[in-house]
Amino acid sequence: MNHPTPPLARQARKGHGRVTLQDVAEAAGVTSITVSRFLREPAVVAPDTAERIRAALAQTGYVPNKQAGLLASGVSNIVAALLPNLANSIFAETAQGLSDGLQAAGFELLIASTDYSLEREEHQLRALLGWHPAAIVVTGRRHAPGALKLLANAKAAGTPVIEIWDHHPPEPGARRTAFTQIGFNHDDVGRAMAEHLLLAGHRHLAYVGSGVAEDYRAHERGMAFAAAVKAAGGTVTVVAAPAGDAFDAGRQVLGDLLRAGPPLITAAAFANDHLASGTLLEAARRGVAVPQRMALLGFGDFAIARQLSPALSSVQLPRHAIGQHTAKALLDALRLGKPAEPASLAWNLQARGSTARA
Amino acid sequence: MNHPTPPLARQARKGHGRVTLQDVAEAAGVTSITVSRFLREPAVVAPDTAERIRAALAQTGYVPNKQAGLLASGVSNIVAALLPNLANSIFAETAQGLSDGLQAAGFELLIASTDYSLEREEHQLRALLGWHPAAIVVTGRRHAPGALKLLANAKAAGTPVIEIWDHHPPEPGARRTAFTQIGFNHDDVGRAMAEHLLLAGHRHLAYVGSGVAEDYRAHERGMAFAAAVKAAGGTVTVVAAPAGDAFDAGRQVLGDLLRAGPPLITAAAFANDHLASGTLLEAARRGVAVPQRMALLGFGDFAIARQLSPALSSVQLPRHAIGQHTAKALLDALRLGKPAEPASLAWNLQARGSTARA
DNA sequence: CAGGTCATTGTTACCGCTAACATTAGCCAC
DNA sequence: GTGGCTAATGTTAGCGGTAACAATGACCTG
Repeated sequence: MNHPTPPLARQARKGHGRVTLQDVAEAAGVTSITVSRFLREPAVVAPDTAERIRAALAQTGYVPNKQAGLLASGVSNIVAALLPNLANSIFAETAQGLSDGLQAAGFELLIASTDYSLEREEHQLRALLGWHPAAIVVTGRRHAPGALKLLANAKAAGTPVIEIWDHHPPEPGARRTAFTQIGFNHDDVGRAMAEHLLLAGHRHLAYVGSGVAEDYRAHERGMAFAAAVKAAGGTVTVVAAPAGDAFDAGRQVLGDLLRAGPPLITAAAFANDHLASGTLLEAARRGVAVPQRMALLGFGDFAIARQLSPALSSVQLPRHAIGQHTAKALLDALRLGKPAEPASLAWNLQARGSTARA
Repeated sequence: MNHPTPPLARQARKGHGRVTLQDVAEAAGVTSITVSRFLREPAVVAPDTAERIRAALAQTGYVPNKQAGLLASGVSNIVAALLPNLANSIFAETAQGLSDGLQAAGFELLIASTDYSLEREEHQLRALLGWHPAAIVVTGRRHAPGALKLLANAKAAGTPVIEIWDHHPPEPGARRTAFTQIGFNHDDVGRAMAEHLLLAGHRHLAYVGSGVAEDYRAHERGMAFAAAVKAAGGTVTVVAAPAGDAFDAGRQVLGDLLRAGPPLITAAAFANDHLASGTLLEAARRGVAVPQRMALLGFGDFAIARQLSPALSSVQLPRHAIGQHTAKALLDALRLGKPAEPASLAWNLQARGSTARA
C-alpha cells in the first residue's frame, strides 16, 4: 500500500554505548565472527590471533550481550523455576541445590515465587516463558488450567518440564500431559506418620494442618494420615492452625488438643516443625508432659527440632537433594534430548523423644 | 579479500518452531508491527483490529520472546541481585521484598548467591551483567577489585548500583566509586549491643562471632562491640563459633563462656540468633541461670527468639524493608534517570528476658 | 475543494550476535 | 606445478522483535 521509499538518510538507531563484539574485533584487527568463535571455542583460532583478541577483550572490558547471543543461536541456557516461597527454608534449600547444580554447567536460574497461588503461578509462568527457557521446573502437580496448557505446549516443543516436591501416580481418568516428577509421595509420608504414632500405642490422634489452605501437599498428608488412623480403628481430629507466626499458632493449638475429647487426644502430627515446636514449647510452659500426655510429631526436620527437649520427632526431607537431583536430571535430559527421568527421593521419619513410647 | 557471492539459495536458518509475532500478525491480517504495538499499547490500534489481534493471540498461544524484545528496544527490565545466601532466612526475606516490589512494576529479578565469597561474587556479577540489567543490587560494601571495576563501569553507564545491608561512611583515603547504600550501620548495632549489656550492669563480656569468616558485617559489629565495652572499662573475649549447625555451635560455646575468667564472663552477644539460641538451650539443659549467671543477646530476631524461655533479647532487622525499600529506590532512580537515594533503615534492640537486669 | 490534522497502519533498518556457507593460503603428494 | 586437503578467517543473512519515519484515508476548516 506504500510506495518504495528512496534510500533516505535515516537516523541510525544507536546502541547502549556499551562495548560490542565489533569493538573488540576492531581493536584486535579481525572481524567480529572471529572474536565470537574465540569466545565459544578458543582452540579454533590461531594462537597469535587469540593473543590479540585476548588483549583486546581485556582492554575494552567487553561483556557479552546474552540477549543477542541467545536470540541468534536459538539455544537458551536459562532454567525457569517456580517455587511457592523463597523465604521458607524448605524451598530456599531446594533453590540452592538447583542453583549449585546448574551454575556448574553454565546454566542460569530464573526463579519466581507463587505464594502457593495457582493463579500467580500461571502468571509467573507466562512471564518466565518469555525467556524461552531450556527447561522449566514447577512445584507440585497441581496447576491452573492455563498453566497446564503452557506446560504441555512447552513439553511438546521439547522443553523438559519437571514437577518437584511431589511424586504421585497419575489420577485415574485425569486427561492431562504427564510431567516428570522428582520428589516423594505425600500420602506415604502421611501414612508413615500415622503408623509411627499408632505403633507407639496411640489411638486418638490429631492432625494439625498449616494455615496455608493452598498447600495441597500438606493437605494430602493429613488425609492419608487420617485414613490410616481410621483404618486401624483410631479417631482423628483435624485442626487448622491459625494464620500468622507458626510458633504462636502451634502454641495456640495446644489448648484445643488438650480440650478435645473424650476420648482424649494423646498424639498429634503437624504440617511442619514450626507448628509442632510451638506446641512443644507451650506444653513445656504449661507443664504438660510430652510425650506422656501428648506425643508430637513434626514434618520437615528443621534445625530447631533436634534442639528442643524432648527433641521433636520429625520427617527428614530431601530438601537439598530435590534441587540437586532435579538439576542433574534436567541436564541429562537436555544432553540426551529426551524427557527427564522421574525420581522418588528418600525421606526418613526420625523418631525422637517427643514420640517415645510412654 | 572475498569476491561478491552470487545470491545463492542458502539454507534458511529456521527458528525454534515457536509462534512469533509474524505468525500472530498473519492470523490477524495485519503486519507484525501492529501486533507489537497492540501488545505494548493497546489503545493505539483501532478497536476492530484489536479484536482480531486478540483472537489471533489466543488462537496461536503466542509467547513474546524477551530476548528479541530487549535486544531491539535496548531497554532492560531485569534487575540483577547478588546475595550471600538464599537459604538464610535473613536474605530470603530481602529477596522476597525485592521481588514483590519489582514484579509489581514489571521488572524481573535475576538472583545469584555468593556464599560470602568475593571471588564468587565477581564471577556471578560478570555472568549477570551479560543480561545488561537495568539495575544491580549487591550485598555489602566490600567487593573484589574486578567486581568494583565492573560496578563502577555500570554506574558510569547510568545503571543504578545499590549496596544493601550496609550503610557506612566512606573509608577515608579509599579511592573508589561510591554506590548507593541501603541498610544500616553495623558499628552502631555493635555499640548498641554493648551498651545494652553494660547498662544491665555487666562488665566482663564475650562476643560470639559466626563461623563464616567472610561475613565482614558480623565482624564489624563484634569490633564495635568490643571497642564500646573497653571504652566503658570492661573486658571482652571474642569467641569464634565452630562451623556446622548454628544451634549446636551455640551449645558448644556455652562451655567456653562459663570456663573463661577470672574475671567471670557474665554476658555474651552473638552474631546471630541461632547461635544465641543454642547457648540459651544448652544453659537451660545444664541448669545455668539466664540471665543471672549469663545474659545472652542475639542478632536478627529470628522467629524462635521470642519463643524460648527466657525469651531471647535480640536486634530486630529491617529484613523485608531492605528489599522493599531497595525496589522502590531503584524504580525511582530509573524513572528519574539519576542515582538511587541511599537510606539508613531502622533496627531495634528488643530487650527480653535473656538480658533482664539481674 | 485545497490544504491541514489526526488516527491508523505500513516499510525499512537496525539491536548484537551466530549459523551456514565461502574464501584464502599453506602444505602435501605425485 | 596441479589438484586436494586442511586450518583459519571472512561474508551474508538471519534470530524476533522495536525505533524511526512514511503513507494512507477520514475528517475538518474556511
